Amino acid sequence: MLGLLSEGPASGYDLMKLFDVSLSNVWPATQSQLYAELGKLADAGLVDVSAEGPRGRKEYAITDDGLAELRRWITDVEPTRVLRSDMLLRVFFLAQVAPEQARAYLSHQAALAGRHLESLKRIGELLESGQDNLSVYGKITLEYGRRLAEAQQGWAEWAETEVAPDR
Amino acid sequence: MLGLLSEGPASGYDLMKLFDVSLSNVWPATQSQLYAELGKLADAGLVDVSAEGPRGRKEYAITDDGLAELRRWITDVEPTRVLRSDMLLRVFFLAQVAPEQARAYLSHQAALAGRHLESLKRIGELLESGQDNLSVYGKITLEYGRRLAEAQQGWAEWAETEVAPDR
DNA sequence: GCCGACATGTAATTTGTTACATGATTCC
DNA sequence: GGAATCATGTAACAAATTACATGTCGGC
Repeated sequence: MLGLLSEGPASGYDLMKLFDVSLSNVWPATQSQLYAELGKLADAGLVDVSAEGPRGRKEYAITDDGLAELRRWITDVEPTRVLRSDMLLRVFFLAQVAPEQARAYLSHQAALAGRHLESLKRIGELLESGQDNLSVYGKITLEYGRRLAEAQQGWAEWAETEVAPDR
Repeated sequence: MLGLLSEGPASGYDLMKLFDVSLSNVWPATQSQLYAELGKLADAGLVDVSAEGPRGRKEYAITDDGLAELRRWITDVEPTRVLRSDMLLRVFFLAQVAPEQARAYLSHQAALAGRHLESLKRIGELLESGQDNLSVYGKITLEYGRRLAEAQQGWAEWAETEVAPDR
């Protein structure tokens, strides 16, 4: 929230849409969560209502405290680095199904990663032009996803060959 | 739980230790969660208490229903594929801090990924010998982590060069 | 006899998801 | 006038984390 608001004021509704197009792949959140969080941030004085519009629209702006907190969070708080993947969890127990099924599963994962990769590439092309802040770091973030998808695809293809080499 | 129990009976305490050494990097869970879950699985008839030991130890074994459910979950339930990374979230808003700080952040991430990579390689060497089920798919799972860490390291190093090329 | 590991659970809180509920504008 | 979109919120539930609470056994 603070990050998005640091680029300029926005309403909950605006933030929700921004989320869907930018952050949802990095940090999913729901609409309810978002409105609740805005309330808490306002209580804590990290954002405040900068304007009110039609339909009860409340436009929030980040405060100086909020900006300070955002910067503190970026630099001083250690990322938690937890991977949680139910896909991998399944792979770990793939011995429970027949080898053909295991290979099919991995091959399906490779295909999914491939499709994901293509879609990221397409998004990258759309982003190509911009030079603003969000787009510079947005591209870096996107590139992470691209490399990840690539690694995932390669891994799944390799893994398929590792499963029960038939004799 | 079902996956681990499919390899043989174990107590909550055993499962907890197994978790810590094998699954914690793929699907973190806490001790409380684990005991609660065992209770629910027992109620659902997917596991049952196969033996009782000293100190109130209850050894659980997977039932036929449990095994069927495990296989169903592996093959029929689509993985959810959500990435949630607070590290990447920070990168997205890295424009909020000075370029030197941004580069330092990325370089730190590269170093962390490098260290993680080394530790995974070491685990891989320890695993090298075994030929059992868990170790075959365990190796495949580990290789995923290895490739991921590699990709992450490469990305962070590349990203560092992308940040505000000084003029 | 005591320390460490074994062993199981509950309670409180936080976080996140799904579903519901409601209404105001704008544009055609 | 009606549809799509704008706009905010609450309630119920599910999932997960943290902290607490308690007791037993084996080995030295």
